[in-house]
Amino acid sequence: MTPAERDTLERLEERTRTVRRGGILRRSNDRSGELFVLRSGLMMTYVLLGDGSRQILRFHFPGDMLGLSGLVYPEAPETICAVTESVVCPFERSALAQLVEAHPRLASMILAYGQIDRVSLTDRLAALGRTSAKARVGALLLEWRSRLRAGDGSIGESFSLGLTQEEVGDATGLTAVHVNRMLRQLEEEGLIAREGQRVTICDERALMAATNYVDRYRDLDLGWLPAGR
Amino acid sequence: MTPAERDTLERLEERTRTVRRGGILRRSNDRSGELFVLRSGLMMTYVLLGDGSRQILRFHFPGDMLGLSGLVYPEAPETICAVTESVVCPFERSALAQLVEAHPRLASMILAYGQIDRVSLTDRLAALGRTSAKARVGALLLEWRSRLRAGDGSIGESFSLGLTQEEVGDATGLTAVHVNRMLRQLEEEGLIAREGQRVTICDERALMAATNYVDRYRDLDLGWLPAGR
DNA sequence: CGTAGCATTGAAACATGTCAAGTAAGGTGG
DNA sequence: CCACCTTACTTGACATGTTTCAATGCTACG
Repeated sequence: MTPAERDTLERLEERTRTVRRGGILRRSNDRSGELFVLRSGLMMTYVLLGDGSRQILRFHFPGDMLGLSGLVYPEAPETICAVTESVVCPFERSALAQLVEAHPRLASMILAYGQIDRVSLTDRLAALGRTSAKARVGALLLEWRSRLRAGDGSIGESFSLGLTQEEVGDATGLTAVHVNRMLRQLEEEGLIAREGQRVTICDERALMAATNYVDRYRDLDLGWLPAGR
Repeated sequence: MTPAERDTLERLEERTRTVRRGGILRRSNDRSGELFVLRSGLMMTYVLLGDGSRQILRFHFPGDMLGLSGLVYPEAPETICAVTESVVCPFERSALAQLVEAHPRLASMILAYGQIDRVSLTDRLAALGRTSAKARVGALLLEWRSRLRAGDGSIGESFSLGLTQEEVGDATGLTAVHVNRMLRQLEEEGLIAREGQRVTICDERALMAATNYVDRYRDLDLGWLPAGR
């Protein structure tokens, strides 16, 4: 990355804001056009439906860009909320416009990043539409491990899932009760082990085969990017 | 739009390729990095799962940009297929890189377009995760009407749904049999009327209330875009 | 006129949701 | 340090929505 590019990115992260556990960064129908970079912590995006049920759309890990939907919608379509205490760096849409003008390669990277996000969403769509409850829960576990590992290479087969079973259910389109049963089944089949918040992937091959999980953050090809400025 | 911008877009659409009904433009795991603009016809993107079931991820209408996932993945994660005979304009990833370098405003528009796409996907995700079969089928009908109308303002309450019930099922995460029953129910409740391929929305208010459908192509805010070049 | 794909319908099986009760763990005020 | 309270987890019995399987009818097309 060129010095100018690095400088531009750093300027996006000049200000910071802390959101405490459970705190809401942006509520659905809010009129804020701000965007954010997640610096630390874990967050999620969800929607509430008319009947009060919730669908969690995405989990966000450090480095993710949040609130991109503010680029098009004057009213936020989704709620962004902190799963654990988090620090975000807010910036204005106009700052993004400047970035796109000055740094085509960064703009292309953001465009590419959006595609990863989009393909991950389609994976989850296919999971909700066409796979069993057990497969969905298993896929969520694999996704969490792989994303946590991206931020901390020392993570092995075992990690702490900082979610309640109700949250797992809202992400996978299941009830908390059924999530509980599926976790138990995965455990009885020897695919995972549990101990409080901690989950261990015991048989990765079998779990991946049972869930069709694909890690979309691997095997990227960014060879087409323009030169840096 | 500036003359230079218009010219750049036209150059993307220099070549054309015709895909006949049912033809496949790009198969999952293909290594092609081409992108496309859909000029005419209707297409869809889907994935096939290990057990042979299919999840339709998106329907594409004229003007849509296809195959953006090729920007990051050397192997296509999805299959793109023609619902009706279609004409697409293929172009290279490098052409997009040039566009981003030369025309920041167009780049920003593509970025913004990606957000519409992404939010539509999350709407469908919430529908699959948290709404009933009837609501999902109803939402699909509303979506089709609104997208067809965007291309042809003369379309009113009645339109031709060029999909088999199996395709509707693969898009909504249901079986063809159940789609049939849901259509019948919607009809019996007076929300829609059917006549062969033709569907009429009889009670739009009630249908929208029953489905939580939101038209994501309306009420956009692109005020932040940089100036054209 | 035959055939192939699609739509329709019924009955039964299955997966997941709902409700209810009980347990374990953690935080807080006395 | 304890008693309490809240929140999350666990489990069972039952209800419901959706799938599966199978049979039939319809329509278009060669």
